[in-house]
Amino acid sequence: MIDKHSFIPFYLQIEQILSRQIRENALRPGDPLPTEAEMCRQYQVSRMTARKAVDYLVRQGLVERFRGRGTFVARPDTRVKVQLPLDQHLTSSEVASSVRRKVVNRLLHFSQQPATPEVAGALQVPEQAAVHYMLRLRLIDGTPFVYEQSWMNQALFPDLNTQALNQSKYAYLKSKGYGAVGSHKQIFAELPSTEIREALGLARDEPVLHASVIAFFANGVPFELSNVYYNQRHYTFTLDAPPRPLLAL
Amino acid sequence: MIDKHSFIPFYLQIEQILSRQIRENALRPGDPLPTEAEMCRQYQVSRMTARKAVDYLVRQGLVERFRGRGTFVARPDTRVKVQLPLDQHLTSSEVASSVRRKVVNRLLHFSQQPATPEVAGALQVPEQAAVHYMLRLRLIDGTPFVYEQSWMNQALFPDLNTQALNQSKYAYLKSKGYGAVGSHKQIFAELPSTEIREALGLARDEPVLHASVIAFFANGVPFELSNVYYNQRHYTFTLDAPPRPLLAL
DNA sequence: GAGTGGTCTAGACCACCTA
DNA sequence: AGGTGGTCTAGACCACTCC
Repeated sequence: MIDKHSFIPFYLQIEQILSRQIRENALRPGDPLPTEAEMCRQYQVSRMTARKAVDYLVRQGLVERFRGRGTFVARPDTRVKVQLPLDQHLTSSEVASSVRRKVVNRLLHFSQQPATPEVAGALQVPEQAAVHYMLRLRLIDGTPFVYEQSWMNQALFPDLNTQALNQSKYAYLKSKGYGAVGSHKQIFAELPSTEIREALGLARDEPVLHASVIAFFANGVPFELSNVYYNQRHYTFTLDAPPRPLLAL
Repeated sequence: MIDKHSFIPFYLQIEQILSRQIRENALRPGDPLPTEAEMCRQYQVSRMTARKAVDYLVRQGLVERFRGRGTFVARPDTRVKVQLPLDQHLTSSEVASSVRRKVVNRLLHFSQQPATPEVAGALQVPEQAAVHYMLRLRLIDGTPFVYEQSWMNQALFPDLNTQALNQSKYAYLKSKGYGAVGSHKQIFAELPSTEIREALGLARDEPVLHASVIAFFANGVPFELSNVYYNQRHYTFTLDAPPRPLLAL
């Protein structure tokens, strides 16, 4: 029961009760939560308040709501997930061969723009220098997998075109004589914008992994800045650190 | 203006209008959004609906609400962030020396439990075998930085105690004669539970990076399973991939 | 048809901030 | 004191599911 005189809002108190019941297995995966009408009676609150109590549990993925059926404790996701190493700069075709699935690149947008200060700094070009700007979606077996926004130094790739980008960007690089690439990434957890969420086919409130990447050639020259958003639904990301001596303390 | 006969809910239509204004810089960082009362008049909706339109923008971190002041387009976070490599298995003291700040470990819970099937599988021990269970919070200069839930094979560490855990776990390992450790991580973006959110001092709706880690000795024997939750507020995580030849296509 | 969740209203009281 | 966001109510109509 909730405390009507507490400083904790009703909806938070109810949320914590439900959350504890799930955590302590009083409510098990697949079990229905009380209906909204039941919660109104049980806790003596209005329906809007009862709904709000469940909202955050839905956002966390702890419970699922179905219109006309009810609200249920989520079952752990048992779908087999593809595992990909996060610490290598893999090209699409390398991903395809490692997961043995068909990878498709879809170019959503391609244009040329003057470099903003941020882009110019990352690509080590003057501000306002011409850069390629593109949005691409990568699909594995038809499932949207990666949404990528990127800027490339136009001076290095004067003849980059839509055909090359709809195929493999790295095949294009190789054809230009560039043999090796490395990258520097920053990794974030993020709630995606509506645009990215829709492109990746995600539910509202589902966080994504966001990598901000600078890719460079073997000589150290950066050629691309990108923001890469990963759909976590069917893929997990792995990192292996080999045994390493513990330092002196 | 919104379309009252559309199948798109009012709150989503308003959210999209605001989102577009921010994206197209009609509303700039620091600018106030219309107040809730203004939005009610402007779009002819109730206040609950107007609030709901802004909720998701708040969750995304696109806008910030301040009671008594108003709602404003969020300014990009310019605080200097500590950058840590995600691809190494760093001990607390290594982190401390690399960021030149004071790192404190706080033990929140310590007990012994029978291994669940999942824990037993990861640690390669029989089900129900005794394992240490602990919750720890790591703080850098007083700021909660990492929340860690972990299980360790009790057979390997019969004398593990609270004192060792409040100090450095790896100092303890070293004192037991274990010289090198590696790890296998899976990385997720996640909305944290209330417990973790409060321990890390996060706002509601702020996603965290979650690493599920198996740590092992040089001989390959796993000794610890942990779920590590990272506060992104003051730290970013980096990954460097050195230049690597592009494969044949 | 009965029950479920999804949306929406038109008020209300409150805590907090700025003035 | 007046304006802001935070919470809450007691209804309402709807789309959908299940029987």
